[in-house]
Amino acid sequence: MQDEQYEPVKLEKKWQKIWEENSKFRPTPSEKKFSIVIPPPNVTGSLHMGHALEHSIIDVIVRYMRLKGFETLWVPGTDHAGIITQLLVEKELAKDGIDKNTLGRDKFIDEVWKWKEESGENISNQMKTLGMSCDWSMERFTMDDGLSQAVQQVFVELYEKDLIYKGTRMVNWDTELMSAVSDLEVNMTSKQGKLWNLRYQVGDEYLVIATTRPETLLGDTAIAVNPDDDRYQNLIGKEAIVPIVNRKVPIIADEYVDIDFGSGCVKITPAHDFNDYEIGVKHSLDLISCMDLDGSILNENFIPEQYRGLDRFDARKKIIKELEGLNQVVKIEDYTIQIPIGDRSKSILEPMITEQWFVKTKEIAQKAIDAVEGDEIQFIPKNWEKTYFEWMYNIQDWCISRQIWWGHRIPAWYDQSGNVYVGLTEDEVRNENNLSENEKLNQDEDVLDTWFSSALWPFSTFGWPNDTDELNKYYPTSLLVTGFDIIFFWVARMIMMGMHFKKAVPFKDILIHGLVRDSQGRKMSKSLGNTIDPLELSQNHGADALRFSLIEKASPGQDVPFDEEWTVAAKKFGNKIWNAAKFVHLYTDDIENLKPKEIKSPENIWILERFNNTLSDFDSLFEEYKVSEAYKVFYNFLWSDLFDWYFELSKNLILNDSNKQETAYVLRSVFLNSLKILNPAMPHITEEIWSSFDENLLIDNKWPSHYPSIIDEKNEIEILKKLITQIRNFKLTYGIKNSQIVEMYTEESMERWVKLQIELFTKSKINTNLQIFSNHENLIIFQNQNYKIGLVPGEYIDFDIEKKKLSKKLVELNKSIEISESRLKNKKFIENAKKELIEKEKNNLETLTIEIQTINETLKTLNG
RNA sequence: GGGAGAUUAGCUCAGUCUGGCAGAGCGCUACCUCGACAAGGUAGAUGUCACAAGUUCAAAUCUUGUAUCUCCCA
Repeated sequence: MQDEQYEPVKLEKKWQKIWEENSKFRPTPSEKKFSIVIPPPNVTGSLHMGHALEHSIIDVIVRYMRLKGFETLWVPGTDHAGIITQLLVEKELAKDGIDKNTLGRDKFIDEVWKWKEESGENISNQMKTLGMSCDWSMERFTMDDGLSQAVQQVFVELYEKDLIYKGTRMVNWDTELMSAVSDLEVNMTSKQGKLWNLRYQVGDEYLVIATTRPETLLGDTAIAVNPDDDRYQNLIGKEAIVPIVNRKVPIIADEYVDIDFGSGCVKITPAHDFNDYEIGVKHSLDLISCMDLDGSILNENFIPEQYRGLDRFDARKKIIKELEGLNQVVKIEDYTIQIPIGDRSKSILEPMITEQWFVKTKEIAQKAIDAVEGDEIQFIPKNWEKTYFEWMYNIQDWCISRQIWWGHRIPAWYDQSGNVYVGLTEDEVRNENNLSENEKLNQDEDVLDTWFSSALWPFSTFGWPNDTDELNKYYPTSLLVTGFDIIFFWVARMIMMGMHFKKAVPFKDILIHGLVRDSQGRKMSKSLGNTIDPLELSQNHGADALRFSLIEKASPGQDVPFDEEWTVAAKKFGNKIWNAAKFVHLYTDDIENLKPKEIKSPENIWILERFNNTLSDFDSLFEEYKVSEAYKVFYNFLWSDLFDWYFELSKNLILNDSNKQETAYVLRSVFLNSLKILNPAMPHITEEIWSSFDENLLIDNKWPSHYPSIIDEKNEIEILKKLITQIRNFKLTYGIKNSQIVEMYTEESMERWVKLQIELFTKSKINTNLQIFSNHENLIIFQNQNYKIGLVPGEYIDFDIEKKKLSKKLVELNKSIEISESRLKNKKFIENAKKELIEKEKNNLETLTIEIQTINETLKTLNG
C-alpha cells in the first residue's frame, strides 16, 4: 500500500536509484530498434529550461518506444565546447594568479582535464534527477579517445579527397580570443553609429566618399563608383589620394556600389572588409593590411607614427580629428551600422586575412540536400526544411581551425622547409613520407572547431571508424530532437558528415522544438533576471510535474512561454492520480478481480470503449510526434471520464453482487493501463503506484492494447451524464443542499441501473408512480432522449427564475434548430455532405425538437 | 532586400495539414468537507477566431490581399 501523502521528491530519488542499479535504461534486445543520440550539452553548462524541455521530449518518446517493445537506446554525453571551456579555465587559473601562457600548452590542457573531471559531470547528474532514461554506460564526451580518433580519421580522409584545404582567406577574427571563428558564430547587431563623408583629392578636384569605418582608410587601395553613375563617369580610371597616408589609389567602377548610398563613392579596403575583399580580388587591387590580430593599428612604416599600436577605435577618433584639422570632413550623419559580435566572447569581430583550414562544402552539401529532398530525412514541422535548404543552397566553405588550445589538434605536421603532411599520427606521417628521424616535424598549433567533432556525433558515439556492433545496430538513429537555432551549426553538418562517411542518413526524423520563454513571452536571460531553474522547480513540485508541464505545453516547432503555474497544476494532477490509486485499492483489493468472461454492465462497457478510443487517439497523435496533444487528450480522459464519472459509477456497481467482480476488474485494469500511458511522461509516480499493485516494474511492462471491441451503441452513459448534470444544476440553482434527498418520478420503463445511478449521483429518490408522472401538472421534467424524470417543484422553486432560465434555453435551442433546419432544407447540402453528417444533423434536429417540447411542457405547468 | 512564424476567452496557448454548431489550463462567480482526493468536488459565465475580399451547401481552418508583432538570413 502506498503512503498517505504524495511526496514527489522522495519517491523520485528512490526510483531513479532502483532503475539505475538494475540497468533499466540499457536496451533490451528486440527486432525493432529505436535509437537516439542526445544533442550534447556543452560540458561547462548546467541544466537550463531549454535542456529540460528538450530532454523531457526525448525521454517521453524514448520511454514510449521502450514500452512499445523496441530495443531502445538513448546515448547521453557532452561536447568539449572549445572556446567557452578554455575561457572558463583561464579565468579560474587567473584567480590563482596563473597565466595560461606561462603555464604552457600541455600543462594548461592538463588543467582543463582536471576541471572536467571535477565539474564536467554536472549536467549528467542534473539529468538524472529529472529521471532521464539515458543509457549512462554509453555516455560520451567529444574529447574521448574514441571520438577523437573519429575526428582525426575524418580530417585525414577529407584532406586526402581534397575536401579540406589550407588557405589564406578573409575570415571573421575575434581580437580578444585571438582566433578565427566561423560565419555562423557571428551575430550581426544594429547600433547607432555615424556615417562620415570624407574628401579625397583627385587631381585638382575632390570627391566625397562615405564610410562608417574611417580608420581603415590607412589600408585603402581604391575608390569605387557604380559604372552607371552619371556623376562620376569622368573620374573612372583616374587616381585619388588617400588622406593621411597620401597613397595614390585608382578609381574603379563596380556594380557593387550603391548609387544612393552616401555620395555614391566608397573607399575600398580589401584587407579589412568582406565586400571590399571580393572587389579587390576582382580588380586585382593591392591588399594592404593596417591592423594587427589584436585589433591595434600595425607598427609599419607607411602608417604615421602617432597611430601605430593604437586600438582601432582610438585610432578612429584620432583620425577623424586629424581629418577635421585638414578640412577633409564634409559631413557627419547619424547612421545605423551593423556590428559583428562574437557569439562566445561578445567582442567586436574584425574581418582579417589569415591562413586557416577549410572544409570544401559544396560537394558534400549536395548529398545532404538530396537526403532531405528525397524524404530520407523528415523535418517536423516540415517547414523547417525550407530554412535548411536556404542555407544549404548557399553554403560557404567552413573555416574549421581555431587558434586556441582546448580541442582536437589538427593532425598536420610541418617540416623545416614548411611542407605540410597530414596523417593520423606523427609516426604515420614519417613512414608514409619517408621522413628521417632527423627531420624535425612540428604539429599544427591550431585545434578544430567544436562543431567539427559534434558533426560526427551520431556515428562517433557508436565507435566509428571501428566497425562495432553498436554502429551496425543503432546507425542510422531514429530521431533527432533539437532546437531550430542549431539547424545550421549542427543538424546540417551531421547530415553532411553522415552522408559522406556512412553513406546513410544520421537520423530519419528531426523533431524541432521551440524556445522556452518567460510567462510574458520574453527570452530568458541572465541579464533580464527572468531565468527559471528547472532543478529548483523539480525540488519544489517534483520532476514528474516539471516534465509533464513541459511536455503538455510544447507543440512541435512552437515557442513555450513557460509559467510555473503549469508545473503546479501538473503536481496537482499527480496528486489526483495518487488519490485515485487509493480509491482503486480501497474498492478492489478485497474483491477477486480476475478477468471475467463477459463484460455486461453498460457503465463498464462505456469506460472500456472510452479507454479504447483514447488509446487510439493517443497512439496516432504520438506517432506524428504530437506528444503534447496526445497527453492533453489523455489528461481529459483520465480526469474527466475515468475519475469524475466512472469512479462514481463504479461505486454503485460494486455495491451490487452481480456486478461486483466484473467492475473490480474493469476499474483496476483501466486504471493500471492508464498508468502505463502516463508512465513515459511521469515515470516516477506511475512506477511508485504501479508497485503497490504489481511486483514487476512498470518500466519492464508493455504498452496497453485495446480491450476486445464492445460497442456501446445506445450511448446510454452519455445520456445519463447529461441528465445528471441537469438535475445537479437544478439543485444548485435552488440552493437545495446536496445531501438533501429529492423525490422524483419516472416511467416504469426506466431501467433499474439507470435509476440507481441517478439516485446516487444526485442524492435523490426516484419513484415509479405513473399517476403523478403522467399527470403533468406541477412537474419539472428532465429529459434526454428516451429518459424522462419528473420532479414536483412546489416546495423548491422560484417560478420566475425557472421560467427565465427555461426561456433563455428555449431561445438558444430555437437558434440551433434554425441552423439545423436550414441545412437540411438546403438541396446542395444534402447532395454534397457526407452521409454520416446528414444523419447526425437529422438526429440533432430530433433531439432539439424533443428538448423544446419538454421545456414547453414544463413552462406550461409552471404557468398553470 | 529575401525567408519563416504569430494574431482564437481576462492571461498563456491547442485546434488550421485533412472545412462540418469554438477547446484546454490558469483566472473568475456561486455552492459543497458526501468514506479516494480542499493539491478536491459540483454547477456556471466568458469569444466579430486581427482585418478585407474570394472559393464552398458550409471557413478559425482553403485562396488572395492588408495590418501589427517576433525570429532567421543578407
